[in-house]
Amino acid sequence: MVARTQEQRKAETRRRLIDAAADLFARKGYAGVSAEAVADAADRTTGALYKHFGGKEGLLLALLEVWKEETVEVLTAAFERMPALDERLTAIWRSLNGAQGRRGDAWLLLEMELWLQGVRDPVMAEPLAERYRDIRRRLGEGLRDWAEQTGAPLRHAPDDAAALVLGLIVGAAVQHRLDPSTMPDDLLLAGLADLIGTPSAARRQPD
Amino acid sequence: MVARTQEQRKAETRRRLIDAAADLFARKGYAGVSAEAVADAADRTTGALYKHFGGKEGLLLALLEVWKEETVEVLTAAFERMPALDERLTAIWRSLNGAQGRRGDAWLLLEMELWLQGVRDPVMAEPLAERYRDIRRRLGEGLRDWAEQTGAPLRHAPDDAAALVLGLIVGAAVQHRLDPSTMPDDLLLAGLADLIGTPSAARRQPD
DNA sequence: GTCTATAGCAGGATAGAC
DNA sequence: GTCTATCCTGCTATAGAC
Repeated sequence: MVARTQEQRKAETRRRLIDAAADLFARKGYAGVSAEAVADAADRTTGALYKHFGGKEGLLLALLEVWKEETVEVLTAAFERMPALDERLTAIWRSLNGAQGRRGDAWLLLEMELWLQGVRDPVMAEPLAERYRDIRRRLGEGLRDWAEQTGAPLRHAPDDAAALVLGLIVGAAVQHRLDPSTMPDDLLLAGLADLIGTPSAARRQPD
Repeated sequence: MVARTQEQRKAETRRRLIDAAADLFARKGYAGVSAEAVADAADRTTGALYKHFGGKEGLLLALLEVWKEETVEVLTAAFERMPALDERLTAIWRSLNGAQGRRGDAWLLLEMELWLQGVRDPVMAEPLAERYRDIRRRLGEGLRDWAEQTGAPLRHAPDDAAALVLGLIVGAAVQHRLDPSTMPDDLLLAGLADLIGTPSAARRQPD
């Protein structure tokens, strides 16, 4: 059908603006992107942007909310669709590095861009901290379930294990982006196994 | 002495501009800071900034070079002045989180800001990648020396161990900044011990 | 080498038509 | 709800005095 309701048009405009913002903020940085550029990329105008979000900052906040939901979805998908722990962790790693998913390779950049904005802007700090809490909670549940099902003991409490695993994944991704060879998949998985307590920890020993 | 040579004035202006840039870029982001604001904070004018660095981008590059040197100095100091491995790692952790040092609490923010710029701007990518190589090399040497001196075996090759340790420290700092309670010192140290292979790995076990 | 002054341009935000 | 047109602010970069 060609004609759509106002409701649909409104929702699509909102989605287009947020998608465009996610892409541009990741690639050029929040401060480096004009409201006009976002509107253009979304095939709308600044007028629409201001009606929806009140300005660039409102758009950023809305993006953070959508981002929170998407992240939990990705985590849940990884834990529900993959049987082995290695596969689950690899799936999370891949989505962060943009090998798949609608955000392309913008995941990590957007992650860091939003983190920087959140650390600087009091208004964004709380939603961002909550996002990380959600991620850790989901990750911790996944690890605890895995430990229960396999009978393997976790080296740390689930919450702590989740914080460490998330930390290593993020720090590994930061290095990986600059120089992929320094953080190959098997090294990361070995490190994660160290943190979790999986027996097969060693990867490559020094002579 | 009141009168100084041209050489000294020039060097001081350069240093003041770079210091001001480090502070402002960390707090507000590169794109969010005008060349004029940097010049004002340094008690100089944009004229001086342009003569020295050719513009804001040149200033950013110069800052990255200085930053590279400072980081290696901090690492070296940590490894030379502290006896125990835990103390060394804690010292690195503290400097990243700004408990000490001339950069105050701007270390981590500047780290992430420069990383984002480096990932986005081809001109900055190589110096930034080199900076991380330097850090890993220095860290790897420190770990290898520690293993030799104590006789304790590393769980991974020194280069790999350094990449993992750096990764966890960075990822832990990212979370710590949003919510310090989720990444207490002893948890981080336990995680690092897991990666390095130190026996006393466990911190808190689930029931 | 550093300052003052300014030209030229771009972006955030809004008013009013549709 | 969205678009067109525009105001105003603030920035980069440079020219010229000292």
